[in-house]
Amino acid sequence: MSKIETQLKETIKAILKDRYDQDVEDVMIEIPKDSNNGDYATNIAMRLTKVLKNNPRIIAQEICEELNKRLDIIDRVEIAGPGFINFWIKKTELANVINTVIDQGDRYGHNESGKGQSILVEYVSANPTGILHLGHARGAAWGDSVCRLLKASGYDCLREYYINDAGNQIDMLGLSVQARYRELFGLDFKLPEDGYHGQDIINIAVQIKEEYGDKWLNEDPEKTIQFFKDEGKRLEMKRIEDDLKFYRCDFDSWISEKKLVDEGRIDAVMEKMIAKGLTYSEDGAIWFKSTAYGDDKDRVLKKSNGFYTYLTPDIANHIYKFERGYKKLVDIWGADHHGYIARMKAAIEAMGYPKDSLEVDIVQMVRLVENGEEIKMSKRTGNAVTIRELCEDIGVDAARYFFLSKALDTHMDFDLNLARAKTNENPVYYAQYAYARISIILRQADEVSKLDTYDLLVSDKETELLKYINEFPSVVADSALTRSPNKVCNYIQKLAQYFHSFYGAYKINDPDNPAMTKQRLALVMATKITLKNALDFLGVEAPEKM
RNA sequence: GCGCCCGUAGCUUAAUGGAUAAAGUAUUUGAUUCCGAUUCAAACGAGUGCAGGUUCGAGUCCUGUCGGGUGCGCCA
Repeated sequence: MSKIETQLKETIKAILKDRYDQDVEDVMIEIPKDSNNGDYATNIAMRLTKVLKNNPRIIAQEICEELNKRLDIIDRVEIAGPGFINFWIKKTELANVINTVIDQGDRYGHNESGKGQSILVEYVSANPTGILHLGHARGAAWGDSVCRLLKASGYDCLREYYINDAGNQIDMLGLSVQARYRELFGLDFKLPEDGYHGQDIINIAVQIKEEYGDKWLNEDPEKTIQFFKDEGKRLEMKRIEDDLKFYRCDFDSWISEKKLVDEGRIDAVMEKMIAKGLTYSEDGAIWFKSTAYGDDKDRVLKKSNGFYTYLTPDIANHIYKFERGYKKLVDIWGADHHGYIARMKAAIEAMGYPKDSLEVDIVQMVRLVENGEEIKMSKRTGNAVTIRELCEDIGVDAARYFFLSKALDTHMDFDLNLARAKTNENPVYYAQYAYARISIILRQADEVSKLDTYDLLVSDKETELLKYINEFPSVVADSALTRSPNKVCNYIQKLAQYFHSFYGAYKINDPDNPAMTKQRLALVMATKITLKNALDFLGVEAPEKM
């Protein structure tokens, strides 16, 4: 929250307490869409009509009188419409944000709104049996950006990747790699029916051949299969990590299913569920009574063949998060997993944790569109389009920005032509261009520094820009709270627009007016810092030159 | 059949239950020849799929309905 907003909020809270003995949790301060309605506004008088049993305009009037007495940053206050209170801030107060921004530098925008709250965010978590493709790209960028925002807002946030490296699919992986390995030597090979057929499996086989030659060929396939499983897993994970790094996604923690197995956590959870009477046996399998906790069917935990289903280790995975002290869990899952939410929440509740401590954000479908037509498969490989292919085509910046600019739950058409475009139609370039332009201006200036006063920055264009820069910490806090990086994209577009508008209206480096030049340059510097930080929350670069 | 997501200017999207539903893009017009552009200003353009309801106030909440998408394994 900006300093000005904080002051407004705190003062109003104090007034409500003193005058009406009301404790109001959150006084809403907004920047009106129409600047005729003030620099800031609040609807608090309307919200209090019921409690105070009075006309909102009268309440507003009383609050205004007090405000005038108590707050000297206010230029004037007006009551408008049904009872809005509109504030105009003294221009000099507004401009003080410039020095705040310059002082805080790359920490401007950071805030304490999440202080003391711990939150574990699990995202991507793709199986180590294939390449990261388009479906993962949206969730990866989103999860990464959400965590950047959470951390900047003071949350204790852990970014976690859950690796499904045990179970049936790893057996299939081992068999697939082994088959491809034999193929390289011209031997008989048989890909399992449910095996993996991707290029990545062939690449792994080639790597094994290069490193070990025919070492794993002659022995009994039954004996060597464990090697192919382990090596397959290792190389698949390495490639996934490389792809994620290339895509600028970092994780703090990688949790392995196999490790959960080895530490006995899965058996332990199973036993606990049985002990709590949450299960029953039927047809030789063990079922979880999830319908008792809001699911629409009961679910199998242990199959009649003695193996666990996918669900059981994943319950253990979630319980382990709680056991490490995280009170709030966020999962970012693909749309195809939405049916899975009810059973996981059921498990969490059944195990004695609050149901709402898990929130699942669903990544809706993405369609790639080029020249108005949907692209289903990569032209080059004939398979699903991978993250790497996409980024090599349009760049990491554009890929991330596009995914982040739309709310997660909207079905998204990803327009490749637009993402490639080096024109202002492309929002990424519009934003980056603004940054490059600012950089040029500052390079050409003699000296840019903080000033004691900004009394000349009083035009509409300057006020607009100042107000908006001032707003940044609130935007970051709100984006973190609602886990909505798309709000940061909106902010960036608008900030760039305000800057361009200001730039268009005035000559900034003006030798005939050195006093004005100095003040404006400081404003440009503050804009630069804010824009850079905003782009950074998205993992998008801010180029000095383009 | 059951569940989930989405329906807002031609298009892509905004809008903590608040003020005349906001931007970009496209289209039209004008400015700038400049601190390098890919910049700026303006016009035109929707009453939020449809029908009810709650509220001082609904794109937002509730009910129903239509359309599009997606999911409903002892797969993971």
